[in-house]
Amino acid sequence: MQNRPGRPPRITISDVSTAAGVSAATVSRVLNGTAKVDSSLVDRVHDAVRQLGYRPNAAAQGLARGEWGTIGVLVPDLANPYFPDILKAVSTVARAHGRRMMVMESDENPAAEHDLVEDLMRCCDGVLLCSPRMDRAELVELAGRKHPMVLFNRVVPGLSVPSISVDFHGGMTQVCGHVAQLGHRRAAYLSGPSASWANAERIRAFEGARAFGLEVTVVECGATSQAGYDAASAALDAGVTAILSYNDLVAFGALSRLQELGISVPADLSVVGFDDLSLDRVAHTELTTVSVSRDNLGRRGGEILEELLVTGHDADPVYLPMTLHLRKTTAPPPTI
Amino acid sequence: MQNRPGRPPRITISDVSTAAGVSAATVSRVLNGTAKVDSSLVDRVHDAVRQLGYRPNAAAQGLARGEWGTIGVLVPDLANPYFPDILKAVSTVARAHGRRMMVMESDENPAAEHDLVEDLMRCCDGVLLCSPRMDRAELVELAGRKHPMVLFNRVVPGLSVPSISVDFHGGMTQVCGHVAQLGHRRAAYLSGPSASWANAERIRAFEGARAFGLEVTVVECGATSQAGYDAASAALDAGVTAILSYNDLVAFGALSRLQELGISVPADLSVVGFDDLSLDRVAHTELTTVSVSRDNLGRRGGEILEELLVTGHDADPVYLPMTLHLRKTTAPPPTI
DNA sequence: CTGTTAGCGCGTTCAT
DNA sequence: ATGAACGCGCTAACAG
Repeated sequence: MQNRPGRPPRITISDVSTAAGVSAATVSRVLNGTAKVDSSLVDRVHDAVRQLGYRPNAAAQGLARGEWGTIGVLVPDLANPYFPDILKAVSTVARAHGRRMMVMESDENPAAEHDLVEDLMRCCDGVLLCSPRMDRAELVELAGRKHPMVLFNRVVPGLSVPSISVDFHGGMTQVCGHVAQLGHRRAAYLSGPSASWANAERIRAFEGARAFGLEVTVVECGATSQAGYDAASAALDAGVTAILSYNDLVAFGALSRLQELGISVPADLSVVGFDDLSLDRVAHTELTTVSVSRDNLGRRGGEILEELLVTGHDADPVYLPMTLHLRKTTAPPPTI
Repeated sequence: MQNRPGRPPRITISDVSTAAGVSAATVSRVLNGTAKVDSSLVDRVHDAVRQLGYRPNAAAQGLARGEWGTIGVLVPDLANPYFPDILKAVSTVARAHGRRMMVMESDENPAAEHDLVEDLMRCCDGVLLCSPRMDRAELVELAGRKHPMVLFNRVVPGLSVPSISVDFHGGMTQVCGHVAQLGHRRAAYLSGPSASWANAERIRAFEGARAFGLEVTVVECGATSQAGYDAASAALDAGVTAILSYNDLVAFGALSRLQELGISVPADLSVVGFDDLSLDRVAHTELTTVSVSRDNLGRRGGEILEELLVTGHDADPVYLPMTLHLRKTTAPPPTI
């Protein structure tokens, strides 16, 4: 942008126009294909562009066009293994539509989210809010700004904002059904981040699980394998025959602890994961879990946002069903 | 930006100025603290801002200031577990300096990198190139644009661009030393992405390893646990007593295969990882590996870029030493 | 088909 | 201390 000492002078569109002996408008037209231009001029422009190494200034373009060519993504934690696949998919979709991707993280601090989203709105055409932890009121307030926005893995009843979410409730219900069918009556749930809607949805499934004759005790845990490791014995204390987990990481952590305790899985105890983080090769343990393709999830999220940006039309809320993967960490409870 | 149908009218600085009964210049001064303003006017401005819900347009600010307030990061693969920690650290540093973070990925396609970097330069104050796969010539060409740029995990001899890299060569040398000292004479290396400088540096260490009396055979593999699993038997065919890996994922994948083959580690065979991806809790296997804090690495990378942006001064190249973690997958070779 | 003109929204002189 | 005027770099509407 403006010339700063020690940096090469910015080459602008007018530099190109004078070098090519045409008007700036013509340069713009050639570069954007906005209108037909005499081929001789086209060549001269291209030559000038090449020789000067001209690149249009994105801020100026944005200002003039009223579009930044950028989407913003907010995630609670960049280090959470759930999001890389999502970001990758969103990035791919964005790029396919000529858009860049700005990324921000709240570091699991709900209070930080509002300002971050506000900032994203100042510099992005649309915003994708992944698993936002902020409360409903804040979300409603942000939605009220009418800035293109898509909710990802967070459903807010009564808020008409395009959204895409995994059916966590249904997924956990499948898990409960599976475990109950095996004959388990009491299970523990290693709970994830307290502000997480996704976690709340999983927990909500336990009400319905009573109908299967399964009683689930919620144990505070977290989202990492270390948390799962640490919380495993507390879960055991609840006197259960099965452990359900917030995610696969937690489950593997718990498995690690159980092994140390000499408890054999699934003979003595059943363990179920969540999300299918594809760590089986690493853990060489085939974990029973439930999942949905994160690639597909991220891609569709990006597409919904893109559609919103282009047509201005809110796509219908998407609710993706999870698939149960029966593997080798669940079995009937030990017969006493 | 410009009003588009179906969206609320953009509130600009002049809306605020008329509402507050002051000039736009005053609003700007109040918001940026650029100059002293009468406190009564300050209040009126703040009130107007709040009531109108005014947010400065980032593109306009960028254009006027000659700064975007944004840094760009390019990574080869967003799904590679090495980068989340890096991105998180870089994002934190950027935010601490009031900058946003734009992220792009080349999807391990070296040919795509050049255009992506060019695009980043059009909209970012500075660029961080993580493990770029492009060839030296392209890198030199990009550096020639004098756009603030930092190289991360890629050293280009003769190119004076600020850089921060892990001493992969030294790390692998430590690995070789450790293995040789245990008495191993022949090892296999499960090789990573061919275009990766980081991989090349690891391989380069094998020349020096001959001095320890260790002969290392390079086996094509990849960067995932699946690749490690698949390549494990090929490594075995080389008739070795130890397997060295491109990263921990590969090592765990290989371990998984070895277990299937009934080969016990470290009694029959030693296995060494790389990077310490902290998967031990998941794999409940204490992998001998070598590493450097990715958090620190990312943070310093961000700081080097920040310093470059602020002072314009190239920081000296940083070369971070790796630390060897002796755990439980290495032991002397079996006595015949 | 092409050049001229007028903004896009903001920061920053320069006068006052 | 404050306002008016100009420019950042580019696109779009308007003439010709």
